[in-house]
Amino acid sequence: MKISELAKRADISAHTIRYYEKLGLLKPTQRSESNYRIYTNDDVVTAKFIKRSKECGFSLAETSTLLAIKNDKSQHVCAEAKNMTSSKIVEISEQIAKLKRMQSTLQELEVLCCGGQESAEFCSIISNLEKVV
Amino acid sequence: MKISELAKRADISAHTIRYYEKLGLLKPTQRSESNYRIYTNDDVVTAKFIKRSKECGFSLAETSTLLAIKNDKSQHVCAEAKNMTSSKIVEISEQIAKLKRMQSTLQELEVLCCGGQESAEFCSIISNLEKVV
DNA sequence: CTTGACCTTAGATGTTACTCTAAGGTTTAT
DNA sequence: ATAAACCTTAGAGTAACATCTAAGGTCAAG
Ligand SMILES: [Zn+2]
Ligand SMILES: [Zn+2]
Ligand SMILES: [Zn+2]
Ligand SMILES: [Zn+2]
Repeated sequence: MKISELAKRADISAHTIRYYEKLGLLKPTQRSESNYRIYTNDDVVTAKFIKRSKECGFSLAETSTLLAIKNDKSQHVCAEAKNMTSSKIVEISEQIAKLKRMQSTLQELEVLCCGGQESAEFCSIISNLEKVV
Repeated sequence: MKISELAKRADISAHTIRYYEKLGLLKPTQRSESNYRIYTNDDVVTAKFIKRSKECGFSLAETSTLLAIKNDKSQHVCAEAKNMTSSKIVEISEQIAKLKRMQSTLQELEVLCCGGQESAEFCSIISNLEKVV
């Protein structure tokens, strides 16, 4: 199949597929006589693999590492995949914790402000941000 | 005070302070004869304002809007500050929700994998990512 | 009077992940 | 045969947020 077919099946834009190729993540199996990229069903699997990996929060660089495992399983061990997964869980937990801190700070600010059409002269959101700690 | 003193007091690098100036967030009150940036205590307040705003999750562009309110309170109303705060809370909630989805997917993958030194041939993390949905 | 710390500028570089453009070649259907 | 749809490339642009570099000027202390 050509790139637009792969794009449709994997739900990734053709642009992005070419970009992934440039990064070495997804090379078409062959080229047609007219130099068009020709993909196989295996490439669809790989494209979806990349998409799912991204949905799990792995960067393209990390996804590349996961792809290397997928593409040569016998040369890799479970520990590699599990370590990456565990690290990512920790990383995401930290991001969630940080966002929750932001959220509660913002909520504290939000309740203090009347939100009306009066001058911001005494707005508690602004004065709280201004406050020297 | 000169830039490094402000940098120390606000805990922002001098580089970053110059960058903020380029963006129009923090202009030094005056320049010395030798063209050095000279800051006042008010500038320290502003610098810390920027830092706190960032810590709340506001982008530099949004921080710029907040600064405009802070710097001319009488020309702005509480509603502006409160709307920004409420929107940011929503935005952060969405980010948290997304990260939680990732986290639970990753946790499902994690428990299935033995994590041992055996070949990744049957690694459930890899095969799950590979699985055509 | 020199050494080292500090200051200046414009602009290049880095990260992540695309997204788009221009200028052109190919395929397919009517 | 010709128009629409599709393909190619290199490279530029975007967003967000810095971080660093080069090449040079200034200041305070010993
Ligand atoms: Zn109010
Ligand atoms: Zn208010
Ligand atoms: Zn295993
Ligand atoms: Zn495994």
